[in-house]
Order: sequence, then structure tokens, then C-alpha cells
Amino acid sequence: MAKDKKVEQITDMEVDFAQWFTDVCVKAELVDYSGVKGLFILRPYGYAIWENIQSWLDRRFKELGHENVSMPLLIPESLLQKEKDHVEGFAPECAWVTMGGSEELPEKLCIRPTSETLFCEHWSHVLHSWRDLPMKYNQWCSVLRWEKTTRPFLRGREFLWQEGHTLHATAEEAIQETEQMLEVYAECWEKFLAMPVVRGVKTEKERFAGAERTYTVECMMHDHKALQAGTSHYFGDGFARAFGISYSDKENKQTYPHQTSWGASTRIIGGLIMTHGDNNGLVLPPAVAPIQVIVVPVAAHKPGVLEKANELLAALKAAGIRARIDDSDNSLGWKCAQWEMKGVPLRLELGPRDMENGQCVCVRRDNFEKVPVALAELTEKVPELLDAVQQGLFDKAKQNLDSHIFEAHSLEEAKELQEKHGGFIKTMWCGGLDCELAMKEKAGMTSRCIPFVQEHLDDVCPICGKPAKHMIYWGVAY
RNA sequence: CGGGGUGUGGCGAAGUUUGGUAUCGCGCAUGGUUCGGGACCAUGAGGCCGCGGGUUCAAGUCCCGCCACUCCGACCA
Repeated sequence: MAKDKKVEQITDMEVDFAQWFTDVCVKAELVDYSGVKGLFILRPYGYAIWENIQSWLDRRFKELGHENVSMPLLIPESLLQKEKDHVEGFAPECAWVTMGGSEELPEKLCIRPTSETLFCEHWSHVLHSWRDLPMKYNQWCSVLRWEKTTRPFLRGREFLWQEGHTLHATAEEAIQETEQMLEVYAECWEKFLAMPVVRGVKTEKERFAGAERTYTVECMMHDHKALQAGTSHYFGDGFARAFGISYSDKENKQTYPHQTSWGASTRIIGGLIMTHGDNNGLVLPPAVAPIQVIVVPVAAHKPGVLEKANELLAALKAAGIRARIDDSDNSLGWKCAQWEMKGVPLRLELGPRDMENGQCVCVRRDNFEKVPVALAELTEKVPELLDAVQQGLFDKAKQNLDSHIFEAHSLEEAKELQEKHGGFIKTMWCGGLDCELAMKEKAGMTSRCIPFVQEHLDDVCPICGKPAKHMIYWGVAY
């Protein structure tokens, strides 16, 4: 089909992946640029996706006993500086408020890049007894990090996220929390967003500033680059000591609690786009899609068509399906292209011929398969089709992930594999920073994670030849 | 922050070399004909030419500065 490429065209991802991504973001009406670099407008359709992710996670967080709070936007400089590693990690990208009205402030205030310090300060006031533990807080907010280069969803200076912060009596309990929350992300991405993940631990180099251990879920994009899709940190009692957070334990001894934090951001929407999208635009898994079914009446001027289409719409809605009708007077082709671009999982066409046959035609966004559905079975079949699309997208993404994990036994081989195929390159690793730096220097890859699921590939680290401690995944990351 | 590219109605561009009345396509509005994969006709609205200086009788065009977007690096979710 020779398409009119004049206006609503999306660059093919094979031609220019980055441009394809930007095109999808803009043309599917997810974002718009604002007047300030790195600050993006989430349009209704884009925000609706975030709201769906948000409500899935929020419900799960609450099921697990977390409470939502709201912390201030601004952090006094002195507070930010209390934990040394943390401030060193974030100082380079802080933005500061220095004026109040026309007066210069006595102390400059950092616009939060993350809220650990605020939570710590607060906890130092309110934690008194072992009976107060655990404290499991979460907040939904936006944060600001003065990035050099920015892209919609993937790297904004301001971005929406959630940050969970918890305090526990023991290290074991805190570590369990950290692992549990990582699993919540993994479950949400895999089940809800149909994005398969690799779960693992970050190396010391890639660890969050101030953390003792950082867990991560890593996803693979269409272009075989990696996306860190959610992280969960165990802090030990380092922050508690730095901020003077202590409590009386059962023996009335002043004790420092163990702390965690974990976060996921709108960046995951960038991941969603780059995992499922195609050259026709966005492709959304039904679970997260703001519109799951778009009803398109064909030849809507013919008697009865529009009425019947609205009837179907009402039936779908009554069955709990997020459905909408496109009764605009645009041509059929235009409508098809438009809703494909916006990634709606299922298009339901109903025309006079269908009505004669007592059916409609469902078209799957993931594979364009056309499925005739008897009107009498509509509310049974549509959910089945939506499930099939969800599963189809996951399977395709899993296939992309599995077929792009390669094993290497030397730095040279790792480099070649990365250049040739992209993806994750797995090798053994001695645990040394020098080898990590060498991989970055010579092969352009960073360590993605030390996967929970380990394999024994060699006895020694292929980079330095010393005894190997772990199997590790390398990749080029967003 | 270093290097490249780009900024002209909502979108995509021509015009810049050689200064001289703001152009085209799409979209948008109204009316009509259409309608099973990006339809067509007619009429119409819409522009501080990214921003600020400068040169000139005259600047979208030349000069200086700045900003934004974008790509490639370094930094990062």
C-alpha cells in the first residue's frame, strides 16, 4: 500500500531509530515540548498511560503495606550535604533556588533530584521506638535533574516518578523489602506492560549514590540497547547514622534502623514504546492501553450502522472494556492509520455487510490479523482477543530478549558480538572495577547487572584472567 | 559541556548563495459530493520568518550574540 507520506509520517525504525522514537512520541500525541529544555508536557493520551501504570503500582504498594506521603519540593543545601556519597552523586545535576521574591535567600535550596534526605530528616524527628518500625512510605511526584542531553520519556530534566522509602529494624528485613519491591517492578513490567526483564544486582560502580546494594530490572529495546527499568536500593544504616535516625529497641538501646528506597519513572513509557512499537507507530499492551478497543463504523451514513456501532460500544463498556468510537467523518483509511499510530490494541470495524452477517471484524494491532466476531459473542471474544494481543506482545518481546543474549569468553569477542548484534553480552567477571572500566573503554559497554540466575561460563574473568566471581551482563544502555 | 545539523502560519518545506510586497503542500474552518485502508470540489481563516542587537533607504536573506530542538560523544533514571 503506497502511503501518503506527507504529513503524519513516522520515520522507519530501521532508517533512524532515534527519530522513529521521537516521531512516535509526538505523533501518537503522548508528549509535547515545553519552552524549557528537558521539561516535557505529558498530553492526555500520554498521561493516561502513566495513570494506568501508576494505579497498578499504587495498588500493589498499598497491598504490601506502604503509605503515600508528600514531601517538600525544596531541600536546603545543608541537608543535602549530610550524606557524603549521596551529595557527590547528585550535586552535579542539582538545580538551585537562590531568590525568594527579590531577596537573595540566606541558604540556597535544591529542587529535589530525589528525596532520601527529606525522608531522613523527617524520620529523625518522628522515629522513637521499635514499635514504630517498619515505616514504609511512598510518594508520587516529579523530580529535577539538570541533565545535559534530554529526550522525551528517556531523559527529561523533570520527570514523574514514584519513590518508596522504608525503615526496618533489621538488615535482613530491609534486604527482603528491597528484593520484594524489585519483584513488584518485574511483575508490573512483565504482566502489565508485557516487557520481559532481567533481574539482578548492580556493580559497585553502577550503584545508587549512598547505597550498599542496588537491584535492577533491565529490559531490552527493539534496537537491542538496554533500558534500566526500575531500581531498588538497600542502604544499610549509613543514612540513618548520617542523619541521626535512631530508636529505642526492645532492650531500650539506641539503635540505627536499616533503610531502603526504590523508584520507577515515566521512563518506562519510553521503554514501552521501544519494546512494542513498530513502523506504524505506538503499540500498547491492552492491560495498560487507555483505549483498548476503538470502534470504527464503516459507511456510517448507511441506515442503522452508527446506531449499531454505538450499541456495541455500550456493550463493551458495560463489560468493563475501555472502548471508544470514532464517528468522525474522516475516511476509513485515515481512521485506521490514526488509531494504529496511537497503538490501540484492537480495532472493531462494523459496516453494512457485517450487519447483514450479524458480525463485526476485529483487527489486532500486534499482527494486523482480521478476526470476524459474531455480534452475539462480542463481549466474550473481545476480552479473549485482548488477552491474545497482550500475550503476543510479551512473546515477541521475550523472543527479542532471549535471542539477543550472547556469551563471550574474551573482551575482543564481547566487543565483536556487541557491534554485530547488540543486546546483552554475558561473561564471567572478577568483580574488579578495572575490568569494568576496560569493558567501557574498549567495547563501549557498561555492566547492566549481575543476574540473579547465574551460569558458570569460565573459571576466570576473561578480561584480567583472575578467578571469576560472577556471571555478568554487559550492554549499551539508554 | 565538546562536535555536527536544524529553526519561515498547526505540521512539512521553498525562498537565504546574489537584500527589494511572505510562497507551496498538508492540516484547520464552512458548504457540498464521498465512504470496506491515509477521498474530492469550492470558499475561507491563519505568519513578532526562534530571540536580541547591528549594518542598510530597505533584512527571512548580511554581521554579532543568545535560545531551543535534534544527532554523536562525556554525565545520568
